[in-house]
Amino acid sequence: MPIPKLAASPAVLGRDELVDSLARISFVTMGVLTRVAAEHELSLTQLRVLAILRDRQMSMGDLAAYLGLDRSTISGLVGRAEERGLLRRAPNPLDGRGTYVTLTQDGVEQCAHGANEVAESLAPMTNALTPAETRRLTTLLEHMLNPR
Amino acid sequence: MPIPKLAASPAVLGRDELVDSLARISFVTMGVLTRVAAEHELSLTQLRVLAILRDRQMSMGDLAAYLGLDRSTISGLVGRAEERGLLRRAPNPLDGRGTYVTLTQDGVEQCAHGANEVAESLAPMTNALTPAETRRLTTLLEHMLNPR
DNA sequence: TATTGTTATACTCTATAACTATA
DNA sequence: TATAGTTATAGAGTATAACAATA
Repeated sequence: MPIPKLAASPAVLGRDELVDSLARISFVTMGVLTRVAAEHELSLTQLRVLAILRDRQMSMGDLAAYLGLDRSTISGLVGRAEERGLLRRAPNPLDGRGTYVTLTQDGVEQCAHGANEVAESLAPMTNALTPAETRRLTTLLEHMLNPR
Repeated sequence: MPIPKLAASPAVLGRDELVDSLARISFVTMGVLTRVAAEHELSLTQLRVLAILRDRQMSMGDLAAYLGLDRSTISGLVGRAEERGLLRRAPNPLDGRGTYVTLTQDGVEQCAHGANEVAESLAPMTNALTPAETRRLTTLLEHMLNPR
């Protein structure tokens, strides 16, 4: 499945070409994430919710801020996931208004399976690199993700 | 806005860490694309449709295959974009069943503006790299996108 | 008064199924 | 019969507005 270019054809490899490559690789990656999620009957956003909760507990409001979504949207997402037994809500004992969301055991397992499937689905792409290239690419991506 | 990890903490930079970095950079990039699209009152999918049509003409069915969506979904997307004057439908003179979709002048301009805004929004990230790093990263990403 | 969360409402995206028109 | 596209329908994601409960 070819990915559309956002920029013109590359004469030199400058910032525009990087943005173009980033956009294309992102569509591929998000496509894989969306497909894996769908195979677990999850939306991409629900997958993100589960991934976020994998190593922490969060309030509804924190989840909303984290994902850049309205709290009312989180209510729906969490409600549907809770009905399916992937996570549960618990009251915040320190604040009667607050609610904490945590993964259930089933949710934890689905996360683990999903992560494996994502890695396998991306393997045709990631295997195109040598171990040295893999390290270099990861370092460069992390450099962008954590600019200083 | 921090991005959730899908993999465990990195001891070495192997394939799992690359997948994790890819997922996180993709969420950032897609977030930017979604926000820029929203500022033009477009969905991410509509932005993709416009980007695809930027340098080619396509039938409804081709668009569906390209985006991995059902043709009925494309009918709705194209219909709404057509109402807004961003693209137009024209019959295929060689096949009475076929329909070609092309950008209008307005659609072309929105695409150009959008591409600039995306590049600007990603600048805080892409500017973290030196020109040499930018070239290396782009080359590595393209290597993955076009495996041999 | 301000904050946390939910509910009601409306719109878009999406797929499935049924349909029309053309090949 | 098969293919291109549309329409009707239904479910999920999303935001806005109004609301209840708590601080």
